[in-house]
Amino acid sequence: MPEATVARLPLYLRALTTLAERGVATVSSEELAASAGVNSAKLRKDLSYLGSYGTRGVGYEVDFLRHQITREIGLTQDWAVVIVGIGNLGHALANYGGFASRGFRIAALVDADPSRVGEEVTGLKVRHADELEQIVQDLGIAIGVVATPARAAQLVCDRLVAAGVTSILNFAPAIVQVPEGVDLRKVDLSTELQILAYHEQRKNGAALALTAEQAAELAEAVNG
Amino acid sequence: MPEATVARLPLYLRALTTLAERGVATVSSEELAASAGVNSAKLRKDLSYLGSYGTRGVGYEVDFLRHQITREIGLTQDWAVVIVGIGNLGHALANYGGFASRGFRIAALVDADPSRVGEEVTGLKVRHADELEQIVQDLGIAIGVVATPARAAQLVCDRLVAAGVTSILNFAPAIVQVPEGVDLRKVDLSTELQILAYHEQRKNGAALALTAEQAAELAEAVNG
DNA sequence: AGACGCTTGTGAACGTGTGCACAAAGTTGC
DNA sequence: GCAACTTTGTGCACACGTTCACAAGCGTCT
Ligand SMILES: NC(=O)c1ccc[n+]([C@@H]2O[C@H](COP(=O)([O-])OP(=O)(O)OC[C@H]3O[C@@H](n4cnc5c(N)ncnc54)[C@H](O)[C@@H]3O)[C@@H](O)[C@H]2O)c1
Ligand SMILES: NC(=O)c1ccc[n+]([C@@H]2O[C@H](COP(=O)([O-])OP(=O)(O)OC[C@H]3O[C@@H](n4cnc5c(N)ncnc54)[C@H](O)[C@@H]3O)[C@@H](O)[C@H]2O)c1
Repeated sequence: MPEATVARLPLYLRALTTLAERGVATVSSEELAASAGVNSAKLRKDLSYLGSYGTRGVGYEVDFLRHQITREIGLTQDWAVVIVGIGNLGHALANYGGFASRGFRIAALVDADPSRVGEEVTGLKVRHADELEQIVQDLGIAIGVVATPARAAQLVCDRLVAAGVTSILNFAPAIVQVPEGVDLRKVDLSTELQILAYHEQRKNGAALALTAEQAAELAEAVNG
Repeated sequence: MPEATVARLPLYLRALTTLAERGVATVSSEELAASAGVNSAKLRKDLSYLGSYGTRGVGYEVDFLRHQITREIGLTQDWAVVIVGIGNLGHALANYGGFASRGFRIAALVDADPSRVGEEVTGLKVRHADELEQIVQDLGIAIGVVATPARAAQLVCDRLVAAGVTSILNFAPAIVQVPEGVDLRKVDLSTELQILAYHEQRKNGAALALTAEQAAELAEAVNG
């Protein structure tokens, strides 16, 4: 299954959930594609990797397709997650209710700062980083979320991996190396803003260029 | 300039900043690529879109290259940003110091909940959503960050666009439509976790398959 | 039953992105 | 000044992803 397809399955799943809540039983690729914000041909090709679950002339059965995608992503089970670094961002993530409803259970919160240890967040006590290995093993945690400062990120990831975590989502703006077999994804908010800034700048440049062109046209019109 | 290159420039910029802080004056594509976590050929090709700023046999001058990338992304100026939705995530973003150091100034905080309006976060008073248009225009804001619940996201984006915002970073798990000329990027944390879960499941599947294979081999060895 | 209309699933063309490999261009040492 | 060495910039081949376009399949209506 192509990586690009995998990245879109959660999108389809969300769209299907919304449709199911609205009581829609059947949906065409065109409609579902619109709900997910993608091209319908792409949607059909993506779904074809799961198998032939559509009915020609009709479309896809919402509940059935939802189940197939859920199974494919591996959300039939709940995944235990540990969050490391309970600062601004860690708190927000811990308080976020959207994870539980999407197959993830925040199983533990960990911080290195003794003054944060013991604090209760959403019914979970923050535990000390020294206990990380024990926690991961006891709770069978496979997924770690890193929300520490950048300088601690590599160390934290090393310790997560050593403890047995094989998937990491990193929020710290740092390049982190992990051994083969461990999946690492990063979310980089500053980068996202900088990409927007790049296009924003070019928009303004284009606007100025257009004005110049309009000026030239105007000049020609006056001269002509 | 290819979009993939644009998405990597912030990465290079960060690596260069780290090198500059360490007092490094010159860097080869190989070293810089390692710092940024990419292939060196890709790095050189990316940089070649900016112009020929390297010296063969030597490498790139750190400060000079940093300036060139800064200019290309459009970070010679500071961009004013408004955050809409000051809940868990909005607070974390508002409190985050990393934006200011990367060319972004959080200029305004907006929420629809009257009980949140007036609250002070990092020296900024939260203002009411009704004032959004006025705020955007008065402060010359071009970039908006949406951290509201999903059901409000489309409405908020529409209002941001109507007020003159032309770049939006959306954290809400919702498909949002914007008119041509407006850039929309989304950060979707649940999706990231789900992608990790997919690979995690396959890792376990692969492990099981391997065990089955080993079992078959074992059986054959016993029979043979 | 058969014709008609609708929708899926997919082959094929196209576009974008990646990485190798090497000539060109610079530096260093003698 | 020349040879040896280092590193950039890029042509080229390949891999990956997207989109079009259409035949095949299904349901419906007469
Ligand atoms: N807050 C945001 O909105 C935001 C936005 C973008 C990126 N980030 C990044 O996310 C990370 C966290 O940001 P934040 O604002 O929450 O920072 P923060 O300083 O508020 O929190 C960091 C937490 O990590 C803990 N910590 C430090 N070293 C640790 C270690 N070795 N093991 C365990 N815990 C450790 C600290 O005690 C602290 O509680 C940073 O890397 C930041 O750059 C944050
Ligand atoms: N908290 C997280 O870690 C996290 C993680 C992933 C995604 N998200 C997404 O980010 C968004 C915000 O999450 P949160 O946890 O901060 O939610 P939250 O409920 O804590 O905050 C949402 C805020 O938006 C405000 N709001 C609602 N409608 C508004 C409107 N029309 N105009 C302006 N403000 C409005 C609310 O008053 C509230 O203060 C949600 O869509 C959530 O799904 C959050």
